[in-house]
Amino acid sequence: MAVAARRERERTARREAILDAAQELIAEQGYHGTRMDTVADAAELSKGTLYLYFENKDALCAAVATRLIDKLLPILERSVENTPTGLSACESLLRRYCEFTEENPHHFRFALEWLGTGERMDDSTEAFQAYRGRVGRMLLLVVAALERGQADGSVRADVDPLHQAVQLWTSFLGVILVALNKESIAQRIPAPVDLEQLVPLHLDAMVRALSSGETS
Amino acid sequence: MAVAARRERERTARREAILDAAQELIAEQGYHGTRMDTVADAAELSKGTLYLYFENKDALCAAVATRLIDKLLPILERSVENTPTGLSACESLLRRYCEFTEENPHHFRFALEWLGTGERMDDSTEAFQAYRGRVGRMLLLVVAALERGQADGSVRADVDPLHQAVQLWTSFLGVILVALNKESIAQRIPAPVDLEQLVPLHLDAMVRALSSGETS
DNA sequence: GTCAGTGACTGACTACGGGTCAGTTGCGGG
DNA sequence: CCCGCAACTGACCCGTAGTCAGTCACTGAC
Repeated sequence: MAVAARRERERTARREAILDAAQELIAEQGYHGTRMDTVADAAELSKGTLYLYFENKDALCAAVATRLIDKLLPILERSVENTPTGLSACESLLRRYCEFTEENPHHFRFALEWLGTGERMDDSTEAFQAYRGRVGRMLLLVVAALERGQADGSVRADVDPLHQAVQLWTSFLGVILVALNKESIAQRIPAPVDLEQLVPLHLDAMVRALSSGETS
Repeated sequence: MAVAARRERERTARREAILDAAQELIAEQGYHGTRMDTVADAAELSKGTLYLYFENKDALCAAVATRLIDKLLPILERSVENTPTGLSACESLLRRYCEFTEENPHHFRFALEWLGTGERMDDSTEAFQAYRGRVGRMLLLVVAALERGQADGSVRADVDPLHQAVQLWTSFLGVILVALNKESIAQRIPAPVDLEQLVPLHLDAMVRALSSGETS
């Protein structure tokens, strides 16, 4: 049946169209600012139809996030090529990740919300399984960089690569969060702070903490 | 007018009673799980009355958070006394803060939500002004510890205390967030991770990054 | 003693947004 | 030509934050 194949194609095309509409709206108005009615309008569908393609709003957003990470992963993979040491590879990964979050702040906020409030987000859906897998792959890139660093002597030998990778990753979460809201947060601090420096400062601190001290 | 004075006392007492009810419910069910109707029930008032004492739900929660921080601040201040060096004072502050968030996880989640999503939380209320002030005071404790560390030689001389304090503080946000959700997050990582280690690991990394290298 | 004024309080109501489902449409195969 | 099926629709439901016209109890002036 050629019909079934065409139907299948049309179905995935429609799914992509919904994701396009949702992605644009989320980029403009954020996760919470985005209404399912608005997504439906933008995709020229009725709200009910959205729920034929995605279990709920969270699943739709997870699918958007997954698509975005799929663009990021090859960038990260490429960024570790041609790095002189494992430590610099690690630094490069984290720097690229920060750049990505600056370009896609709402995606990052979504990820954070998922982490922070597992209770109230329904992450049992298939869309979230896919998302988790991507996050795991990003983490493993950092683990690999740390292992390489230990092999070439640029990273302290006494750290456990996996646990240190988790520490690295999570420590960036808060830093990025604040950097994304620098305008409003700067006003809330009782002293003049240049939050533009925050990410580089943290990156520097982490490199110091990981470095074996040897100049390769 | 003695009447006015009594009215004033009764008003603040009622306000405290509402805060007591809200605090308990938030501790049990979290910020989002807590309903204004439920708070009203627990305080033996009608919902409308809550809005005579607090502008909105966010303001009520900010007031709860402020009361909690007011308990934390003296603990932090005491914790730096009798520390041998500025660096260890700094470490002590951060450790106490982590302990506090473990005892009051929902308070921390609320703070994070406020930071992360300034847009959708109404933080123009008086309750938030007070909250901001407290957060600022906590930050200044870290700044002071870093300055002390530079004076006694335990902290690198080339860091700017204020900016480094912000970096320290924010780097802990993500780490604590993940540590608070360790059970559910551990399952999402494609490798066996002991998230119990996360906070100590991060603390260790930060101390390494700040240390002047001198053993005092 | 009475009664108008005042502040505290009430709860039915609105607004809004996520999610549902009975019904419609239109294509394809028999 | 018509049946079946999949895609789609939009009116509807429900939970929850926030509102407001009305009630009640106390106070202090006369």
